Amino acid sequence: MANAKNDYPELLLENQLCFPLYACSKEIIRRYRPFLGELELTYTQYLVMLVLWERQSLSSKELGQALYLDSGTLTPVLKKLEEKGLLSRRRSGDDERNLIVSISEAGEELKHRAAHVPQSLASCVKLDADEARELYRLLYKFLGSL
Amino acid sequence: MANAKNDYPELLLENQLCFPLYACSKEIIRRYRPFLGELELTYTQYLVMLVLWERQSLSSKELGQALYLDSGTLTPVLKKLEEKGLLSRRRSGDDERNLIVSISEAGEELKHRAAHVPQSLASCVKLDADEARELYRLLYKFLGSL
DNA sequence: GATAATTCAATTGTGCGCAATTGGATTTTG
DNA sequence: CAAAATCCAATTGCGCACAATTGAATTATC
Repeated sequence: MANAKNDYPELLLENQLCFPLYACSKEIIRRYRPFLGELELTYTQYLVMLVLWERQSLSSKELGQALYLDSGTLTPVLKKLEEKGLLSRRRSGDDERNLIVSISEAGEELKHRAAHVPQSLASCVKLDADEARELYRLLYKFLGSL
Repeated sequence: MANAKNDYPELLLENQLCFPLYACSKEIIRRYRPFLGELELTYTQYLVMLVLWERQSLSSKELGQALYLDSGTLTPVLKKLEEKGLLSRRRSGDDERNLIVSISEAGEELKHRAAHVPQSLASCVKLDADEARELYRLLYKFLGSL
């Protein structure tokens, strides 16, 4: 039998760029879990709140574009956040197809309790500032190129 | 009301390192889908096969360590790959707790059909070789630091 | 060598993530 | 303006991903 290590080197796990992306993404989300647990948010719910803390009100479609999520994922997440009282959902008057998502008072309050999360996470990561910036730049370049 | 853009700049989506990681990971997996669909593999199943093409036989635990996956995820994936005839599952004689996963003939055959996948994917990505290498290095450094 | 602690895969339950479809609203076209 | 095409959220179905638990096998401790 041919040496399995060498017949298709491009198929070695260590030669994939996708795998460390996938693994890093999962591991970083795992690190968020304890901090987000205190806020009773999942990671996806946290991403939605990040957008709402910034924009206050926007359509479901815009939210999906910002987060790379489709309605199949967003619809149940938004319903759950509405049940928690963190946002409201209503149809647009201009165009009944559009769902307008707006942050609530309780949602705004939560922002203060979430303010420490990014710093808490940063302390888990052992990249210096230059490397973090370069990683950030390359990830966005990569994302833009896809 | 305070300017929502400025009261907690660390909570801006664009200031998160986690988000482009999460988005890149999902987008790259999306790009794999059509190619893996031809092989009737999901992305997770593909990762398992990458390891088996390299190692031929290893325990479920070792597989989980290589891919950062636990038994709750791996057990059903391995059963499905066994149903497809791509691998076999048996208990270790040494230690009945361990499940030994071994690639089958059909699994080895599939490797030839998968050989073009990495190149097909690379052509979707508009990073030059130096940048891809640097991204790879930073991701593994990041992963190691977590 | 009995018992306690540990190590496994498997199971259960929850929450995405997404392709595909549905059905209502709106826009485009003839 | 009526029919067709498009656009939207919602739904459905499937496959992870993972925390927590279970139960069997093994190892460590007394």
